[in-house]
Amino acid sequence: MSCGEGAVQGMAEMKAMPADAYLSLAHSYGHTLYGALRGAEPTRRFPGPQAMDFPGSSRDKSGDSSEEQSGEEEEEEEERGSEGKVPGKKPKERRSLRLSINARERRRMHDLNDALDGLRSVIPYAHSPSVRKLSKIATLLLAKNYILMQAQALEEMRRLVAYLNQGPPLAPPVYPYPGTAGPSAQDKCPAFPGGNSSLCKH
DNA sequence: TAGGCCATCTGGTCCT
DNA sequence: AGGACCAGATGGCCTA
Repeated sequence: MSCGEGAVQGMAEMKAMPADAYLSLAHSYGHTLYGALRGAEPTRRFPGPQAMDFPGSSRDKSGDSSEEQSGEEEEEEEERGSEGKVPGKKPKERRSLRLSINARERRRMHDLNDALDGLRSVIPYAHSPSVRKLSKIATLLLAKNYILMQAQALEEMRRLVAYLNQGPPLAPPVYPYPGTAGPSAQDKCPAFPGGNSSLCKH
Protein backbone atom coordinates (compact mmCIF):
# COMPACT_ATOMS: atom_id res chain seq x y z
CA MET A 1 0.00 0.00 0.00
CA SER A 2 1.26 3.40 -0.80
CA CYS A 3 -0.73 4.80 2.04
CA GLY A 4 1.83 3.91 4.65
CA GLU A 5 4.89 4.76 2.68
CA GLY A 6 4.54 8.46 3.09
CA ALA A 7 3.99 8.01 6.76
CA VAL A 8 7.06 5.86 7.11
CA GLN A 9 9.10 8.34 5.19
CA GLY A 10 7.73 11.13 7.30
CA MET A 11 8.59 9.25 10.43
CA ALA A 12 12.11 8.62 9.25
CA GLU A 13 12.57 12.26 8.49
CA MET A 14 11.15 13.25 11.82
CA LYS A 15 13.58 10.98 13.64
CA ALA A 16 16.48 12.79 12.08
CA MET A 17 15.15 16.14 13.15
CA PRO A 18 16.61 18.11 15.98
CA ALA A 19 14.46 18.66 19.00
CA ASP A 20 13.63 22.17 17.99
CA ALA A 21 12.28 21.08 14.67
CA TYR A 22 8.68 21.07 15.69
CA LEU A 23 7.85 23.17 12.76
CA SER A 24 9.99 21.37 10.28
CA LEU A 25 6.89 19.42 9.50
CA ALA A 26 6.55 22.05 6.89
CA HIS A 27 9.17 20.07 5.00
CA SER A 28 8.53 16.49 5.94
CA TYR A 29 4.80 16.77 5.85
CA GLY A 30 4.57 20.09 4.23
CA HIS A 31 2.24 19.30 1.41
CA THR A 32 -0.11 17.60 3.76
CA LEU A 33 -0.15 20.49 6.13
CA TYR A 34 -0.37 23.06 3.44
CA GLY A 35 -3.23 21.23 1.94
CA ALA A 36 -4.81 20.92 5.31
CA LEU A 37 -4.44 24.56 6.08
CA ARG A 38 -5.70 25.72 2.75
CA GLY A 39 -8.68 23.61 2.04
CA ALA A 40 -11.92 23.69 3.89
CA GLU A 41 -12.83 20.62 5.88
CA PRO A 42 -14.82 18.40 3.58
CA THR A 43 -17.83 16.69 4.91
CA ARG A 44 -16.28 13.33 5.49
CA ARG A 45 -18.57 10.42 5.42
CA PHE A 46 -18.87 9.20 8.92
CA PRO A 47 -21.70 6.75 9.07
CA GLY A 48 -21.51 6.42 12.80
CA PRO A 49 -23.28 3.67 14.61
CA GLN A 50 -25.95 3.47 11.98
CA ALA A 51 -23.41 1.97 9.64
CA MET A 52 -23.94 -1.20 11.51
CA ASP A 53 -27.29 -0.68 13.06
CA PHE A 54 -29.02 0.57 9.96
CA PRO A 55 -28.15 -1.21 6.76
CA GLY A 56 -29.16 1.70 4.60
CA SER A 57 -26.16 3.83 5.48
CA SER A 58 -23.79 5.21 2.89
CA ARG A 59 -21.13 2.72 3.77
CA ASP A 60 -23.37 -0.08 2.72
CA LYS A 61 -23.16 0.97 -0.88
CA SER A 62 -19.67 -0.35 -1.07
CA GLY A 63 -21.04 -3.80 -0.70
CA ASP A 64 -19.13 -4.61 2.42
CA SER A 65 -22.08 -4.13 4.65
CA SER A 66 -22.14 -7.07 6.91
CA GLU A 67 -25.83 -6.76 7.54
CA GLU A 68 -26.84 -6.71 3.96
CA GLN A 69 -25.10 -9.85 3.01
CA SER A 70 -27.69 -12.09 1.52
CA GLY A 71 -28.62 -15.49 2.77
CA GLU A 72 -27.21 -16.92 -0.42
CA GLU A 73 -23.82 -15.60 0.40
CA GLU A 74 -24.09 -16.97 3.87
CA GLU A 75 -24.80 -20.39 2.48
CA GLU A 76 -21.92 -20.11 0.08
CA GLU A 77 -19.76 -19.12 2.95
CA GLU A 78 -20.80 -22.18 4.84
CA GLU A 79 -20.06 -24.40 1.89
CA ARG A 80 -16.65 -22.93 1.49
CA GLY A 81 -16.05 -23.52 5.14
CA SER A 82 -14.77 -20.02 5.70
CA GLU A 83 -14.54 -18.53 9.18
CA GLY A 84 -13.28 -21.88 10.29
CA LYS A 85 -12.46 -20.46 13.65
CA VAL A 86 -15.93 -21.25 14.90
CA PRO A 87 -16.72 -24.51 13.16
CA GLY A 88 -19.37 -25.56 15.60
CA LYS A 89 -21.54 -22.52 15.00
CA LYS A 90 -24.41 -22.11 12.63
CA PRO A 91 -23.97 -19.57 9.86
CA LYS A 92 -26.38 -17.18 11.52
CA GLU A 93 -24.52 -17.41 14.80
CA ARG A 94 -21.24 -16.88 13.05
CA ARG A 95 -22.72 -13.95 11.24
CA SER A 96 -23.97 -12.33 14.39
CA LEU A 97 -20.67 -12.97 16.10
CA ARG A 98 -18.91 -11.31 13.18
CA LEU A 99 -21.25 -8.36 13.35
CA SER A 100 -20.62 -7.84 17.03
CA ILE A 101 -16.89 -8.04 16.46
CA ASN A 102 -17.20 -5.50 13.68
CA ALA A 103 -19.21 -3.19 15.90
CA ARG A 104 -16.66 -3.42 18.65
CA GLU A 105 -13.86 -2.68 16.27
CA ARG A 106 -15.77 0.26 14.88
CA ARG A 107 -16.31 1.59 18.38
CA ARG A 108 -12.66 1.13 19.17
CA MET A 109 -11.63 3.08 16.12
CA HIS A 110 -14.09 5.83 16.96
CA ASP A 111 -12.59 6.08 20.42
CA LEU A 112 -9.18 6.31 18.86
CA ASN A 113 -10.38 9.08 16.58
CA ASP A 114 -11.93 10.90 19.51
CA ALA A 115 -8.58 10.78 21.25
CA LEU A 116 -6.91 12.12 18.14
CA ASP A 117 -9.44 14.94 18.03
CA GLY A 118 -8.58 15.72 21.62
CA LEU A 119 -4.94 15.83 20.68
CA ARG A 120 -5.65 18.11 17.74
CA SER A 121 -7.52 20.47 20.01
CA VAL A 122 -4.45 21.11 22.14
CA ILE A 123 -1.93 21.36 19.34
CA PRO A 124 -1.39 24.93 18.21
CA TYR A 125 -2.36 24.99 14.62
CA ALA A 126 -5.03 26.92 12.85
CA HIS A 127 -8.30 25.94 14.46
CA SER A 128 -10.84 27.46 12.21
CA PRO A 129 -13.85 26.18 10.35
CA SER A 130 -12.22 27.08 7.07
CA VAL A 131 -9.19 24.95 7.81
CA ARG A 132 -9.18 21.26 7.21
CA LYS A 133 -8.18 19.26 10.23
CA LEU A 134 -4.79 17.65 10.47
CA SER A 135 -4.41 14.14 9.21
CA LYS A 136 -3.78 11.47 11.78
CA ILE A 137 -0.12 11.11 11.02
CA ALA A 138 0.42 14.85 10.88
CA THR A 139 -1.33 15.19 14.23
CA LEU A 140 0.97 12.66 15.84
CA LEU A 141 4.14 14.06 14.34
CA LEU A 142 3.15 17.60 15.16
CA ALA A 143 2.27 16.63 18.72
CA LYS A 144 5.56 14.88 19.19
CA ASN A 145 7.55 17.86 18.03
CA TYR A 146 5.40 20.22 20.01
CA ILE A 147 6.19 18.26 23.14
CA LEU A 148 9.88 18.34 22.35
CA MET A 149 9.69 22.05 21.72
CA GLN A 150 7.88 22.68 24.99
CA ALA A 151 10.42 20.62 26.89
CA GLN A 152 13.20 22.64 25.36
CA ALA A 153 11.47 25.89 26.14
CA LEU A 154 11.01 24.78 29.73
CA GLU A 155 14.67 23.91 30.02
CA GLU A 156 15.63 27.26 28.63
CA MET A 157 13.33 28.95 31.08
CA ARG A 158 15.02 27.13 33.92
CA ARG A 159 18.37 28.28 32.67
CA LEU A 160 17.09 31.80 32.50
CA VAL A 161 15.81 31.68 36.05
CA ALA A 162 19.10 30.25 37.25
CA TYR A 163 20.95 32.95 35.40
CA LEU A 164 18.87 35.68 36.94
CA ASN A 165 19.22 34.23 40.39
CA GLN A 166 22.94 33.59 40.32
CA GLY A 167 24.32 36.28 38.15
CA PRO A 168 27.24 36.21 35.68
CA PRO A 169 28.77 32.74 36.24
CA LEU A 170 26.27 31.10 33.92
CA ALA A 171 26.11 31.79 30.25
CA PRO A 172 23.12 33.84 29.22
CA PRO A 173 20.26 31.79 27.84
CA VAL A 174 20.02 31.18 24.16
CA TYR A 175 16.67 31.16 22.57
CA PRO A 176 16.04 27.69 21.29
CA TYR A 177 14.29 28.63 18.11
CA PRO A 178 16.58 29.43 15.23
CA GLY A 179 15.73 32.70 13.67
CA THR A 180 13.90 34.06 16.67
CA ALA A 181 15.30 36.82 18.77
CA GLY A 182 13.08 36.09 21.68
CA PRO A 183 9.48 36.15 22.72
CA SER A 184 8.82 39.26 20.73
CA ALA A 185 9.55 37.38 17.53
CA GLN A 186 7.09 34.67 18.31
CA ASP A 187 3.99 36.57 17.54
CA LYS A 188 4.40 36.18 13.84
CA CYS A 189 1.90 33.37 13.75
CA PRO A 190 -0.34 32.75 16.71
CA ALA A 191 -1.02 29.24 15.54
CA PHE A 192 2.66 28.32 15.53
CA PRO A 193 4.40 30.15 18.35
CA GLY A 194 7.72 28.72 17.26
CA GLY A 195 8.09 31.57 14.85
CA ASN A 196 8.12 29.60 11.62
CA SER A 197 5.49 31.32 9.64
CA SER A 198 5.72 28.88 6.77
CA LEU A 199 2.90 26.90 8.34
CA CYS A 200 0.85 29.99 8.68
CA LYS A 201 -0.28 30.18 5.12
CA HIS A 202 -3.91 30.35 5.86
C1' DT B 1 -6.23 10.57 -13.08
C1' DA B 2 -2.99 9.42 -9.41
C1' DG B 3 -2.09 9.77 -4.82
C1' DG B 4 -3.38 10.78 -0.02
C1' DC B 5 -6.40 9.97 3.61
C1' DC B 6 -9.96 7.69 5.66
C1' DA B 7 -13.63 4.18 7.48
C1' DT B 8 -14.73 -0.34 7.63
C1' DC B 9 -14.30 -5.31 7.46
C1' DT B 10 -11.71 -9.24 8.50
C1' DG B 11 -8.68 -12.77 10.42
C1' DG B 12 -4.98 -13.52 13.58
C1' DT B 13 -2.96 -13.18 18.13
C1' DC B 14 -2.79 -12.33 22.93
C1' DC B 15 -4.90 -11.66 27.35
C1' DT B 16 -8.37 -12.20 31.05
C1' DA C 1 -15.10 -17.88 25.33
C1' DG C 2 -15.01 -13.25 24.68
C1' DG C 3 -12.74 -8.88 24.28
C1' DA C 4 -8.82 -5.90 22.91
C1' DC C 5 -5.42 -4.96 19.74
C1' DC C 6 -3.26 -5.16 15.35
C1' DA C 7 -2.33 -5.21 10.42
C1' DG C 8 -3.84 -6.12 5.71
C1' DA C 9 -7.34 -5.45 2.25
C1' DT C 10 -10.82 -2.81 0.10
C1' DG C 11 -13.29 0.92 -1.63
C1' DG C 12 -14.90 5.86 -1.30
C1' DC C 13 -13.92 10.81 -1.26
C1' DC C 14 -11.04 14.69 -2.17
C1' DT C 15 -7.29 17.42 -4.13
C1' DA C 16 -3.43 18.66 -7.12
